[in-house]
Amino acid sequence: MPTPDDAPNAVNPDYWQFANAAASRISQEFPECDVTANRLFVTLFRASSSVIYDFESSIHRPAGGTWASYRMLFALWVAGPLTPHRAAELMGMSRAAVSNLAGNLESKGLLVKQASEADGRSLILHLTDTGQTKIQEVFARQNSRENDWSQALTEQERELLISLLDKIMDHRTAIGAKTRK
Amino acid sequence: MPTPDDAPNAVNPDYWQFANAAASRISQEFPECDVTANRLFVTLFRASSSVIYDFESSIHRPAGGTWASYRMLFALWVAGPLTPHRAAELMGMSRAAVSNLAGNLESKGLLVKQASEADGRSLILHLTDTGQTKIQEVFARQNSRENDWSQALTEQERELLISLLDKIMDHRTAIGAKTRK
DNA sequence: GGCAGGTTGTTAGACCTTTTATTACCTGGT
DNA sequence: ACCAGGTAATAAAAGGTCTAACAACCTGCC
Repeated sequence: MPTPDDAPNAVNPDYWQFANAAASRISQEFPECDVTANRLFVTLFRASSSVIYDFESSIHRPAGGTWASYRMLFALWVAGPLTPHRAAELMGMSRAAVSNLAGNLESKGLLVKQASEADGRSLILHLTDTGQTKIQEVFARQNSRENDWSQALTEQERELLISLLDKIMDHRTAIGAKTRK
Repeated sequence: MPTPDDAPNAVNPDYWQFANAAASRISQEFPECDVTANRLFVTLFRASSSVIYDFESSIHRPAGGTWASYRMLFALWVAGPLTPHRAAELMGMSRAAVSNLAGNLESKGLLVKQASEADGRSLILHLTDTGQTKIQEVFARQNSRENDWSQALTEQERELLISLLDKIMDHRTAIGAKTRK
């Protein structure tokens, strides 16, 4: 017969225990600190990394890819051929990361690098037919899993969550947030 | 005189352009797909990685650390001495990642590994005095930056966002989401 | 034309994370 | 007492990310 202290039915005992301990500890040590803000970004990070971990381990690794490789193929699929520079902007990563990623995907035959005619420094990344087929297959499974996760919320809550996250993104310039070059 | 097409004052032109292109492309290719769900998780990932990038590049790297090392020191600060196993649970990462991280932090003199008396296999991670001082300094700056970001939202919106993200976290078990062991 | 300064993709070095395998240790049934 | 099976931390290999430095290339100004 479990006592209340055992909390046997708590949904995320580790997470809650940690979040509560954190709030209590920091407000005791720093009475002036912003507990809600801390809780907000701890929660944002936790939610994001939990969801991505599920996507990667249940879909992309079994399919022979990674989360990063999925993002790259998805970007090329929805935006068409891109320079590495533009791909980096769209995906929010460094040019070096794109270079590394493109090398791996090229060696798997999922994309090709084509020299730009207009600019001798530049390349254009294209999906191969294999890459095109691959991203369509993988996206179908990814989107199905996104749907599973989104059942946590009502349609209205989903729109609300998107708009709150967009509000945070839009605030970047106001606070001079560092962004990848 | 800029035309509307130039969209010179758009807040996140790359982000919006990409999100819109994605929605249009996938719904055209997969009429049955869940565009809102896709938008939701693309947005979640973008927001999380943008915020973390700002934290890491504006606070933790200049202080000689990383986002991961901050999280580890923070966990030990708020929860007290922990076994690597427990630290991994609280931070939501693998035991191997904790082992690696603890090694780096130990070599910087920020924590020590103490052999457990109860179990010959186990360790207990402790902050050193240096580590204690360090996390308090760094947390003050981190929390100040969290406050800057949170100004994007009203107090009510912050609570709402936390509760929506918690709802997603709570949904993990219902869909059998993969979690780190 | 020529050259200074900026841009493009790449590489090197440092760190992080995961999965898989390994070693040391504990625990419970015989 | 013993041994099979499980658990704790670690190591190895593969991949990803960043910054900084690089060579190749472009551009604009003289």
